[in-house]
Amino acid sequence: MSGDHRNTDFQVNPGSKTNDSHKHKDKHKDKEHRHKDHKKDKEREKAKHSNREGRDSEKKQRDKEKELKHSNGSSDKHRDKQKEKRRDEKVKSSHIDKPKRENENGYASPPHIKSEPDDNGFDPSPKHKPTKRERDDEEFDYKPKKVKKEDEKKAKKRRQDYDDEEEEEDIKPKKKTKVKKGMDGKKPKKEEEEKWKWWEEERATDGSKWRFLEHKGPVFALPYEPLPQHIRFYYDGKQMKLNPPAEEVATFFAKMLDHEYTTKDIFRKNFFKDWRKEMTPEEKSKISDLNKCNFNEMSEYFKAQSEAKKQMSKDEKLKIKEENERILQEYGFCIMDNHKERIGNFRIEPPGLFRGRGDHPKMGMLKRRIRPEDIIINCSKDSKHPKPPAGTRWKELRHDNKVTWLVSWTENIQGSIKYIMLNPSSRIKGEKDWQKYETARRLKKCVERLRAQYRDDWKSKEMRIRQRAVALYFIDKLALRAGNEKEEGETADTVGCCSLRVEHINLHPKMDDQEYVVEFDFLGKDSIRYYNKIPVEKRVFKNLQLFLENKQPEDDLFDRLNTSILNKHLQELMDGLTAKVFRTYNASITLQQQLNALTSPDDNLPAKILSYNRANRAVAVLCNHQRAPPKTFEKSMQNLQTKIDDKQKQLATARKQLKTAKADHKASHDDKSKKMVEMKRKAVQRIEEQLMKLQMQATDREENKQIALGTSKLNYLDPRISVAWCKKWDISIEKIYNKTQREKFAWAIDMAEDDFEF
DNA sequence: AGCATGACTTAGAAGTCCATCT
DNA sequence: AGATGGACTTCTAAGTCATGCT
Repeated sequence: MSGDHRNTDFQVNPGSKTNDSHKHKDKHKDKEHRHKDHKKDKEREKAKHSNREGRDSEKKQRDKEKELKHSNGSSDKHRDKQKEKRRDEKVKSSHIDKPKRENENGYASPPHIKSEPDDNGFDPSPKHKPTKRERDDEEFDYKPKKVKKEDEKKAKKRRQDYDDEEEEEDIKPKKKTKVKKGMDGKKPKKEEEEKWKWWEEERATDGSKWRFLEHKGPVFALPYEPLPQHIRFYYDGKQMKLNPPAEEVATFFAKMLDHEYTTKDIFRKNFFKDWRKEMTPEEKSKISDLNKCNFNEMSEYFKAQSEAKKQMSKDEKLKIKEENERILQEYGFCIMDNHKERIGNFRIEPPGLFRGRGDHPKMGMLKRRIRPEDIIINCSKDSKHPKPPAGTRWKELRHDNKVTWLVSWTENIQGSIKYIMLNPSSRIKGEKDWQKYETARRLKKCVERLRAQYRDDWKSKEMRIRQRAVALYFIDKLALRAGNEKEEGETADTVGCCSLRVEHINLHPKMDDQEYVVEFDFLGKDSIRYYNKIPVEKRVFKNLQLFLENKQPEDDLFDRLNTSILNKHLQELMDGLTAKVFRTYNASITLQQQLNALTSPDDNLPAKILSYNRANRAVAVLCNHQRAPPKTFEKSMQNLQTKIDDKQKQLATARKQLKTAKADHKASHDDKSKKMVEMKRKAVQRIEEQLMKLQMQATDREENKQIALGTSKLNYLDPRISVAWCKKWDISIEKIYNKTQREKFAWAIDMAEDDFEF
């Protein structure tokens, strides 16, 4: 996989793309296309079941095709009804052979008091009757080969259950458990009790996420400080003093003056509308045109402020740092089930102007200030409850241990809920992350079966099944996202697999030397463009042509499919399977394969690292993780090239000197000249290495120009693959993961051995 | 039974820090 | 010592997906 196919175009300039034409096509009232007779469907369904085993002959196939096509012509009112009915049917039938889900997520054993290590920590045997979804608990088939003092046969049994392969049990002394705590300086507290290994403990099986939770509540944004008198605002050339509320909102705009956002019509319109709401009647009557507003003094003032901040003395900077540290210590941690855990985002989002991505209809709107009265606190009943700031009160205090958040509030732009949750290094996030990769590994075990199945479904008599099968093929092959439907007009117009529209693909029966090429061009999450041309199998191609019949560009490609239908189907195929598991699976398996393919044992460290990055890059390309090329890219590339050139000159010189030395030695044969030769030889070697390292760096950087590796590394690649790779090649983990990443993946670093296989 | 909503994961950009070079 | 630029951290938007409600 060479990533060749990806176009490198970037985030579409919001506003520049002409995609307005189809906004809001009403997908339900779309004119004719597609309809199938319900009865027919039923019959076919029956027929299908009865002769499922009989291989379709080519002819049958062709007939089916015709039939399908034929049925497309009827009215769509019908179609929608049919769709609904079909959905019903589907739901009904979906109960037939649902895999049993077993145990829950409850705490089988209390995690407090550092318990003895339990190797995989997930007891497959339900201790209580299952309630709702519980899959996955059992899938942690991690087999600790070297765990400290193994005991429990329970663990062993469990291992047996889930791990058909190897059964080794060498009891190795537990390795590096304790983490230097004196080392991180601060934190005299001796808790942190040498890094809690939650992954060696059992998980809850009752759906509760914790049993005890105590925290200090959120940190609110600083109150607004009015501008000094000499910073003025001008309207239509005349100075005008704004009242604090309007002034504050004006400063939000002023601070963004250098940003492209402020040049966009929608942004300006939304901002102005919301700004006016903050104005007094007098202000409102005067200020009627944003173009007549002059925020320059404010803008200059803020620039000066940040400049001044940079120029602060060391002492002052230190003081600020200390104060931040104090706040972090006070609010940045919570106690969850006897362990002190780091909170992810303990600061409430400050007010400001909404910065949506891509062509967002709400960009520029005012994100209002969050007050204690907006806040819901979640904690244990028996904990010390966080106190609201003096004279205020929380909106609500609740004690819900079925959720993981500590604080929440409703945001005013989309009306969605925002949360304060724990850091990725926390048990609660780590367990989930681990579980995610285990689900992906289960998919690995049955993916070939599923592939065979969807290929087969390409021939189905039912349109909805074919659509489902083709969509799944895209999700699998191209790592597309599921593609939920979105409320129109509320967000940027972006799509995923199920929400692809006719206008997003182009079919090329022949293209260059390839057949059946599908060209994708659409905006995905975060309005990142996905552009790709790929050859597909003939059957897929024919199906796509069928799906496109009688449709307008703005119609849904998969009009009989949505994420809910798809996921329900997947759930039936494998417990816990959803569309996004394919992304995780394909990303991780790609990393593993690429590492195997690219790492040569003889390579030196930089070369190995380059291989790793290339493997990582292959995944990033697959997942379409892009970034805007850094503004300083060209320049930094040039700098690097200069360094390389210099190094090359240096090398030439060194070589020349070596040659001279050799000649000298040949002539004199004395000890001194021999030493000289050695010295020069070493010098050459050293410089060669340095040069190579620089060249690797350059290659790496160039290839990385607009590819973002971080997202896949953090969210899609089973960390145990990387850990194993490091161990196998004796590369220190620090070369691959920085400190934060090591904290997040502590579980993997601790448990994966060099022979881990995804 | 469809839809809205809540909870949680994934995402790129912006902001900050810090090492290295000049 | 100050500037520079890249690495790391923070921020918060934008997805996914299951659920609970009507």
